[in-house]
Order: sequence, then C-alpha cells, then structure tokens
Amino acid sequence: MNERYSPHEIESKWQATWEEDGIYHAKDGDPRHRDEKFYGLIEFPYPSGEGLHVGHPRSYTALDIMMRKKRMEGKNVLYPIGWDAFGLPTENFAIKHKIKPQDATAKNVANFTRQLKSLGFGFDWSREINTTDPAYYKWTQWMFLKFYDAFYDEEQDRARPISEFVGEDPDAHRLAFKAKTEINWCPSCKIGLANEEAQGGVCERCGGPVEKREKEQWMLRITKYADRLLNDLESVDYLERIKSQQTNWIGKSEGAYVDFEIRPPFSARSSASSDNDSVFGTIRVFTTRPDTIDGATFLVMAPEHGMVATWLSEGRITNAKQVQDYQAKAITKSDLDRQREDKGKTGVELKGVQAINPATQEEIPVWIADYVLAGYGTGAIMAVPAYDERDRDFADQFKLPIVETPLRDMAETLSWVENRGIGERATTYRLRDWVFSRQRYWGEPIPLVYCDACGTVPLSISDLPLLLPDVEVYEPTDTGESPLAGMTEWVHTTCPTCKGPAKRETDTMPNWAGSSWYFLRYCDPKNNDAFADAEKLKYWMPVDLYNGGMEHTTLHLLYSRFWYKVLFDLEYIPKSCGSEPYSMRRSHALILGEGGIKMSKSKGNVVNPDDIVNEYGADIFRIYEMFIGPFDQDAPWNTRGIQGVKRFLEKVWRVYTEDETPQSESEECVSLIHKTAQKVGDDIESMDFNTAVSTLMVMTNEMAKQGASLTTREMFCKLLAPFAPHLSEELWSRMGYTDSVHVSAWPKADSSKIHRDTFELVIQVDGKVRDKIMVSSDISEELAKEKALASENVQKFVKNRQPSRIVYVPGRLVSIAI
RNA sequence: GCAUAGGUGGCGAAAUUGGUAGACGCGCCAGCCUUAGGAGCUGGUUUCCGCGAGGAAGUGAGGGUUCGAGUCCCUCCCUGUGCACCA
Repeated sequence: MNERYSPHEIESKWQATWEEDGIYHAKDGDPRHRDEKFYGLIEFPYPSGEGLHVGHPRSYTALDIMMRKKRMEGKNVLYPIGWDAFGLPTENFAIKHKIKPQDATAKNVANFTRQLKSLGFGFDWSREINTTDPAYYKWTQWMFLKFYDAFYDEEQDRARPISEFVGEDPDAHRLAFKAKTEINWCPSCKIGLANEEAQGGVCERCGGPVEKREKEQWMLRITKYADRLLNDLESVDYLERIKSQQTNWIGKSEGAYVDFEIRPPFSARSSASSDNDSVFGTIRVFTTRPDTIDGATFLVMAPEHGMVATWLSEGRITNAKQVQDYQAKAITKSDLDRQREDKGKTGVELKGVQAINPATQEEIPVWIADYVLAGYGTGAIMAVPAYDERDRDFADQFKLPIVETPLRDMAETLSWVENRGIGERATTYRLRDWVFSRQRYWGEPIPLVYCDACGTVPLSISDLPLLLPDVEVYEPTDTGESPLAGMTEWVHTTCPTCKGPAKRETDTMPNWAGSSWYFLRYCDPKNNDAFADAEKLKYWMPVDLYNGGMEHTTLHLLYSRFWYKVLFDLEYIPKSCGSEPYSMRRSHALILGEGGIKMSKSKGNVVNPDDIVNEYGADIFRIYEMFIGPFDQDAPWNTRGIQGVKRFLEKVWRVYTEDETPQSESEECVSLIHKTAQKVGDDIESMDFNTAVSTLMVMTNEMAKQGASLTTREMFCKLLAPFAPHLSEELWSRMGYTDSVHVSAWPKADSSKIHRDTFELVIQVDGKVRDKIMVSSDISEELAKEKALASENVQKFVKNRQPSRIVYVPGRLVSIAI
C-alpha cells in the first residue's frame, strides 16, 4: 500500500520550518538597488469577531502566488501583514459583551493570526503592525498635527508649513480645521452615527430613520487636492474601473458662475423708484451649460441658501411663513425621506423677489427646493426646463414656463459673461472635505488641547502618543459628544504653552486614519524616532502592487493617496519615492454563497475557512480559490468543485510517489513542460490564476499517463510551488533537496524545446473545417496548399471547382475559398 | 441617468487577441475495482440528424466587414457593481 497524501501532516511541518528559517523576511536594502525589490500589498484586515471570511484568502493567495514567484525570480520581496483594528464593530461588540475593545481586539488578532498562518501565506510576520498599538498611533497623531500645521499654497500647488503662510487669518487655511457640518443623528438611540452606520438613511443599530444634525467637527481639506488626485491617475497603473470610480467621485465639472440680479416684482415696485434702485442683490448660480441661458425661466436655490435667511430678515419675502416651514422640513429631512420622494419634487416660490435673466432681461421667479444641493456649486441654479430633465420635472409640477430657445456658442457665451462682469468660468467638484471626527471611544485621540489663553494648542511630539484612557465605561453619550468627554480626569489637563488649565479635544479619528499610511510603516515598523526612516522609504516605496476590494476604491484608496501627497509635499517622504503611493492597483472580486447570492449570516450560507482547511488542508483550499473563476469576477462557492482540486493534488502526489521515473521521455512531454512553464509564468503576471491552475492540471494528467523524467518533475514542482507551497516543499525534499523549493530558481521556458517537428494543419473550405493532417513544421506554403487540396474530404467539398483564393496561415491552417 | 464589468454547454469557465468554439474542473453516463460506495481509477459527454463514416446548427438579438468573427464595426436587449436630483 502506497503512502497517501496527508495535507495536515505536511502543512504543519513545513509551516514550522519556514517560520524557523525566516525565509519570508524582507531585507532592507540600499536605495540605489531598489530595482531588486518588490513590494506587494494586500489591504490589512479588520480583525472582526467573526474571523476570516473565505473572501480574504482569495486576495491573499493571489498575491502570495505572485510574491512567491518574484522571490524565486530573485527579487527581494516585501509582503507584509498587519491589523486595521480601530473601529465601530469592535467597539459595539465590546459594549454588548461588556468587555474592553482592547481585549476584544487582542482576541480577534490572535484568532486571525492562527487562521492566516494555517493557510501558509508567505507574509513577513516580523513586520506585523497594529493601528491600535500606541507605538503606531503615535505617528497617526503626529501626522494629524502635520496636517494641522500646514496650508495649501495655490500658487506652488502644494502643501506647506503654516509658518510660511503669508496673509490674513492663517487658521482659516489649515489642512486640518474645525467646521460645522451635518452628522447623522439617530433620534431613538440618541447617538451620532458614522456614515457607515447610517447607510440608506437608516440607523444600523435600531433600524429607525436617521436625521441630520449640525456639529462642529474636525475636517481635512482633501478638496485642495482634487485636481492632483484626478490628474495623477494618469501616472499610475490602476484598473480602468478603479480610475473611473475615482474620477466620478472627484466629479470635476467645468462651466461658469453667472450672477442674476434680484429685485421686487415689477407689479410691486412703486412708480417713484427707478429700476436701478429696485435691485437689492444678486444670486450667483453655477451652470455647466451657459449656452442654454436664454431658456432659463426660473431660479432655484437650496433651502439652506444664506440669501433666503437674509431676505426673510429684511422682510422682502411676502410668503415668509410658508418659506420658513419648508426650510425647517428640508433641514431635518433624512436621506431616506428624500429617496422616498423621488417621484416628485417639492419646493416653494419666494414671493416678493424676482430675478432678471441677464440674457433676455426678463423677470423670472425664484424658488427654493431641496433638489438643489446647498453643498454643491453655489447652492443655486438657473433652471432651464427645456434642456434639463430635473428642471423640466419641476416646471411640469409647478406649471412654470418651458421655453425652447436656440443654443448659443459656448465659448462666445463664456466671454460674454466675463466681459459683462456678470460671472466667470468656473470648475466645481463633487468631492467634499473629509469629516475626520468621530464621537466614539475606539479610535486615535486627536492630540489637541483648548486653552482659554492660548486657544487651540497642538501637543508636542514628546507628548505623543496621547494614550486612549483605559477605562471601564466608554459607551456613547446622549448628547452626541464623544465618550471621552465624560472622562473628566482625562479631559482636564494643562496647556503645553502656558501651563494654565486646558481641556483636551474629545473626538477621536475615523478608522480611515490608521489605514491611510500603514504601507509606509511596513517599511520600518519598529522605528520610534520617525514614522519610517527616509532611506528605507527610498528603498521600498512606492508599493509595486496593491490589491484590494472595490468597496475601498473611493474612500480608503482616495484618502490614502491624499494623505501620502500631503506628507510628500511637506517633505516627510523623499522626492525619489514619487508623488503616488501605489504604482499598480488591482481588485479582487467577491466569493458568493452557493447559488450566487452574497454570503451572509442571515442566509446561513457562510463558509468558514477553518472548516475547509480542516477537511482539505490549505493547499487544496488555496488552489480551489484560484481555480474558482477569474480573479476580478465574482464567483459562487461550490463545495463539489473543491473535490476536483483534491483529486488534482492527489494525482500530483501519485505521480511523485508511485510512478517509476523513466530515463527518457517523449518529445511531447518535454514540449509540454516548457509550454506549461511559459503559460504559468505569464498567467501569474497577468493574474489569470484560474488558467494557470488548469495548465498545471493538464501537465499533471500528461505526467500521470506518460511518466516524466526527473528534470520535468523538478520543473513542475517549482511551477506548483507558489500555488501549493506545502505539497511542493514536501515533494522537493523527497527529491533530495535540503534547501526550500521557495528559494529555488523559477524555471524559464525554453522556446526551442516547445517547438515541435510536426503540427496539425487545419484545412478549411469556405470557412468550415474539412480536414486535419499532420505535416512537418517547416512545410512550405506551396506544399501545404498542395497537401490541402489533395485531401479526399476537401475534394468532396471543392467538387472540381476552381478556388478563388487559398490562404495559408503558417503553423495553423489552409483556407480555401471557392 | 452617468460610469464600469459582463452575457459562451446541465454548472464554474477556456479560447494563443481575427485562425480547429467549449481547454481545465464540476455534474452526468458507461466500464473497472470493491463485501459495499456518496471512495478510487479508466473512458465518454454542445445540440440536432444518422447504426456509421459523416452532416447541419451553435458564443444575448439583428445587421456589417472578412477566405475566416465569441473576438473588429454599427443598432439594440439583458445582468452585476459603483455613484446618483452634482445643475
């Protein structure tokens, strides 16, 4: 009886050996030789209580395969791992179970570590980081202070230290600044919610509707980087759909601001006052279609527009009550309500004011309506119902005039607007500044204090990290304040400048903070004097390949690019690293439940990686996830499918442990192993892992049938190594090698050996295959055509007719057209 | 609506980028082995016609280019994903 393939014995043995030998440790190198390095990055996981999802290993295995190949090709590979551990789910979980988030995190990290190690990934565990480690978040806080101490210089188009600011009110220009913004407020839970917790306008905790409330929060001025974040996409290799999502998110549009004069309606004007006197203001609108201005038959302002309040206080609006009611409703209206109302628009006319269309000089009415957004453009639009669907809907609903007018020339209109001094060319963006405060406990404390004498004072680096107080109670408050606000001992402190009494900022940072720069920390994870040493950054950065989920394309990916650019501008990142953190970005897709629906606890179709590893072992699991379908396409889990992979590896095992090794082998076999080497190598580079696996299967079938020489077996073992690291290591050592297969040289395909002496020539008549004949590879065109016409079956279809054309494709076919 | 990825057997999918459609795997069928098989091995498996050699049809629909189209062009339809009353 032959020995059976026992994944578990093999896997734990080799995992221990690898860890002992440290074969996956990256060595810092000389920046002058950085072409030898390869930095591959996966999005570090959030260590949730649920443990690893089967989706995680899909991405990690894919990069693991690429990194193993690069390592075998002689690259100095950095493939690190860490934990993005601050955040809401852990905090909520800890509150529910009355434990500390610190303890929950430690437990979850231990569980994730066990799971990841059981899968045999070649991570460099010596560089493991954790965003909740004070030694890590010290630098997150330090970076926040650098944002606080910087402004954006429009002329130089980069951030600079605030000390270099020339002009009035530098505080108004800091990259980290405080401003009133809306937060999501759940009236039943009496708690401020993060956007993630209020998706769809519904509270994640109680399911009730979420309202908007105003609160002063810390913001980061990402909008200053809108153009650079957009333009620099040209310099990086991201998937097209990633680029387009970022482009959409930034949402640049070009057009013009146009001023509309406002006066009382003609009918209300007293005969004594002249037309000029009656103008009491202007409303500036933003439009991308100034060429349609003749068709602007009314003006619409956002209910929150400042001028509405002004006119109300000046008593100009004759239906004030109605307007105020509408304003009040619009402001408290939740996103959910707005979505529900998408069947019709709402709005109120501002009676007592009229606008003048500068193109036609006609009086047009002014409305407020919540389909006009306060935060975009100028918060006011000229409505052109003849050309704009939304304006048409509104006009239809309220019986406003729709006038078809000819379009003007765009360039001429822009000049006309500018020459008359009634506006200017303008560019707007959808991108908003980044709301950086969270009223939560489990995040990095914002390292600022408020002093009556000195105002807002940043902590100095020697006071960092500002530790999160270790307390028993950290539940959210009814007031919308951070739980830290209730910890008076922690809040009351002394001012770093004047030593007088001061209060700490009690908001914490969002979990996007720690993940915005973790890839920098991997370059030098233990440095206590800097977030990373410049020489090490020069060697490792930028990241050569970054893989992650599409769900992080607009937030994390954009935030971290922005964060990196600020550090770059402020010269904390060496110039030679470049102004983009990631050279290449790829995205994996989801693994769905059986039947193609999303895996979820409620549907009961969640597959636990532990179960799969226990039943089949890591190598089978890894290969199954690669074979499941194209890496960038969603794929349903199929428990039966994994059986096929099991058979495949068992067949490999038999080939190496049972078959007698022939001294010589067929030309086909030699050709096939080199073809396999070529294809597997190419497929790994292009991330076509599913076809790489099938190529390995084809080769295995051939070896099982025909037998294979030692050379072929060695070559195959190396090709298999990135996919099934444990099995290949076992086979490698059984072949007598003492060094790891993972540090052996990646096999190069020899194209002269792929070349065959004969090939199958396909013969087509009128585009249909009529025969296939074996011919010599160096057959001449004439001979090929001759042989083709000589074929009996071909003659049956040619039927003595004269071919109008005969095409010969070397090495492939002869096509005869009648 | 805008953007983006797709649509190929019973299923997951391949297709050297314009050259044999369905590789590889699942499932199914037959056979072998076995006390037994929901284990393993071997062979078969797009559909239709035919005993067979072989033939016909076939890549969401319809046109077009070409000796030749899953692939290129035009007009549509459907599905997934992201953003969305962004002026």
